[in-house]
Amino acid sequence: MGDNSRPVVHVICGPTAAGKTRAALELARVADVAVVSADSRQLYRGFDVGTAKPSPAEQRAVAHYGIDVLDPAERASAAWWAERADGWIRAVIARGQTPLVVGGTGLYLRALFGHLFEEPAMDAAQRVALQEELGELPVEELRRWVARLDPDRAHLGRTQLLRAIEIALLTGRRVSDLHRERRTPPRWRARYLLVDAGPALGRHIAERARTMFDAGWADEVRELSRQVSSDAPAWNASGYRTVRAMVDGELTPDLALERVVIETRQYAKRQRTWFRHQLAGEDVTSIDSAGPAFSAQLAAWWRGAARHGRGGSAA
RNA sequence: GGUGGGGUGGCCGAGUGGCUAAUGGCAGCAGACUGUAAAUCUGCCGGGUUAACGCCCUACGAAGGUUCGAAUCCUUCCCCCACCA
Repeated sequence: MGDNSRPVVHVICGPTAAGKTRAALELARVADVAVVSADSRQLYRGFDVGTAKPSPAEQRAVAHYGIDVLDPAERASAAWWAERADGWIRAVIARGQTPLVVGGTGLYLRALFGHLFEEPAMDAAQRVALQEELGELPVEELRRWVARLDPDRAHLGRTQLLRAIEIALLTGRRVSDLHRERRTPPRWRARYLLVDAGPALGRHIAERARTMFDAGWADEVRELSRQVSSDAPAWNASGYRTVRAMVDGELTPDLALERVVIETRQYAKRQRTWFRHQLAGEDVTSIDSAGPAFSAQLAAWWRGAARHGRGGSAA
């Protein structure tokens, strides 16, 4: 807390379809900023329409980092991303611009601005073997394992359970202990602008989904399904599997659109829960992106940034 | 007009006399979350009241009836679907 030695980085976050990109572009008109995308899906090349990537024109107008940097079959991770984002931020600052981190992937933001832990070395081959073995087991079974290996983590989801087992078996340590003992220091101080459209968000999501369908999402998916293995991580973007089912004729367009809207709304809800609780105690300014005062509030937030020393006059 | 099937909680859909405010799924609400995170999980979910146990009310198309007891059985009516006319 209160460590003023770390430089401040401005970040715009919030649920999907709330207007983060709009806010960033608006700021770019009055300040020399470059955007660092904190979005785990815009990382992937070729997944454009359904991830609402900034358009080529927008990317030309404002420098963007963190977009189209991975092959669909590659797997990202919060730690991997934070490492890169750190580099992008430094690069932006070195060029004399102000970095603006923009995105809704809460875990990535935490990895960059909060604490992570230094992962102990693990044998790659053993790891793969273990993952294959555990991959078959039902959650309840995994939960029983973790209840013994690392009880503090036994209430979590499948992904976390697998991680806990893997660390415990391969390093002989509990992740929950490692989190405490090997925690890494934060790299930057974040100053958050949380944008949310409030009650209007549901409508925005529905409109955005329709726009994506009209913009050729189905064609994109048809093409991708020819080139990208169906179990590639990139497909884990809400809506993509549904649109793929539609392209494969398993779902009518109407039903697919309906599903996509529902899935997106559910995702936005999870994001809200995350930001509401995980950002508690941080420097957060909330604004209503659907309200009439949006631009004024955005500008006021940015003006407040001056007091913090505008963007990484690095320490 | 005839014959057969069916009408269940916001939706889908089990349930054929008590263990049923009613399995399950969906949607919704709340929550968790440190190397897969647009992922992965957990809880709640007719109304009222209660910290909770509980209690009260309403509910299985409608109205009657049988029964100690009915979403489940009987009668009539309404509506839907299929087939035959």
